[in-house]
Amino acid sequence: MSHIHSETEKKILAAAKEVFLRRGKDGARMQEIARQAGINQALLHYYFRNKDTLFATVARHLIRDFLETIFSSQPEASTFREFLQQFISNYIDHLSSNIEVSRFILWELERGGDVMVEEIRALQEQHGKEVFPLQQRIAEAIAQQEIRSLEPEHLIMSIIGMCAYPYIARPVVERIFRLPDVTSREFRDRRKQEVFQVLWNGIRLSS
Amino acid sequence: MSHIHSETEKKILAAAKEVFLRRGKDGARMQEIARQAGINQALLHYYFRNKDTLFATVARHLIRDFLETIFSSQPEASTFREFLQQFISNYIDHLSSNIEVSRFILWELERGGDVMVEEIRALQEQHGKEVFPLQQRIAEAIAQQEIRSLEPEHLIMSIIGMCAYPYIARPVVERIFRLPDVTSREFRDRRKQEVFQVLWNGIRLSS
DNA sequence: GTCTATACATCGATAGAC
DNA sequence: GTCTATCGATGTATAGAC
Repeated sequence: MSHIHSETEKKILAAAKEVFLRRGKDGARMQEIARQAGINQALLHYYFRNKDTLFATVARHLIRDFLETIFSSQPEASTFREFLQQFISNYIDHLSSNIEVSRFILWELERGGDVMVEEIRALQEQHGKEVFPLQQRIAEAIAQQEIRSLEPEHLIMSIIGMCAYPYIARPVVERIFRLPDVTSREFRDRRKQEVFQVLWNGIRLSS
Repeated sequence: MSHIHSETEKKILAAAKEVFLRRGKDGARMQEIARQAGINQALLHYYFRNKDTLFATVARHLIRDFLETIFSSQPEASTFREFLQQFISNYIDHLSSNIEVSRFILWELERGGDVMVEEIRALQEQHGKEVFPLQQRIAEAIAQQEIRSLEPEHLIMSIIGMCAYPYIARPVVERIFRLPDVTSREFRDRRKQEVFQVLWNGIRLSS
């Protein structure tokens, strides 16, 4: 847990991050990481005993950054309606401009999601709760009768699923549906609108 | 495109399917496939020139079966409301009892989704349309004013995203949200209900 | 700390006998 | 068609000099 990082160590971590993001754990080559860092393979093993420890370090950082960006700092909105709209917008924009990170997280989930789970737990403790801010906000909205009663976890799954799907199934979306590039402004705006409209009408009190 | 399959060829294909589903293309070992088929590695290469062709054959079959089950044979329902409910139920049940196939499709999408796209196109031609049955059904529902006007593609993304998310992010769902096993009857029923409720209220005419 | 050289393991693919 | 034996490529990790 030492935070003393030499220059070389930093260069290695930056290079490893790039390569692991592009190729995944198995696809990444220690040789490529070394070259990208401007050093040789032996030095890589001098700083990080082996590929596993290097990967673990990088994965931890990547996932922590992602979680903090999305789930920790929340939009300051007065109503839940506004909050939801902003959350969707932020989330889609973040996925769109960090496609490699989304893919990386998918890989991590397929691997069992251990790092993901640990980092979420750390985030929860950091906030002193059993839940993280988004969960909290939904519970409050229900209590204050801004939305109908539901399990916050299911709503979270719905939000994330709807937002993330186009970036997971990008080839199908762009080539079968003939929709514009999923990272384009045009697509994002259209998607944000549709997700919000469905969700908001789907959860608000029908009164 | 020959359909003459010897016994050995069938054994190989069955073994390859199992191993590729469990390990993915890169994770699979030709040796393991051979052992599982009760033959040796050389014979594998006698029937299928190399790993690529063997994988391509297996992937094509797997994805075709999946697509046909989900998107080809559609529930016979009179109203769109009922149709939607049944589609969600079928889709979640199918994902749930074929988790390995879901994971395999994710791998395929990460690889670029070429096989997926080709098989969807084949399915479309087979139905003589530019669209497949689900798309068609949504368009009709809009025309008949059963639901509000929207782009069918976006609704499809929403349905699939909401249904598939728990099976993609299974580790997070089960270990963070403390929800029951996503394949359990209990979870599936709850999820089906929530997805349908959000979607139906989200798309029906507010009249 | 940093390098070159190399050991060691894994795996896909092929040669050649039967 | 089916086998045993082995090649050759690739990739992680380490030995040892500086």
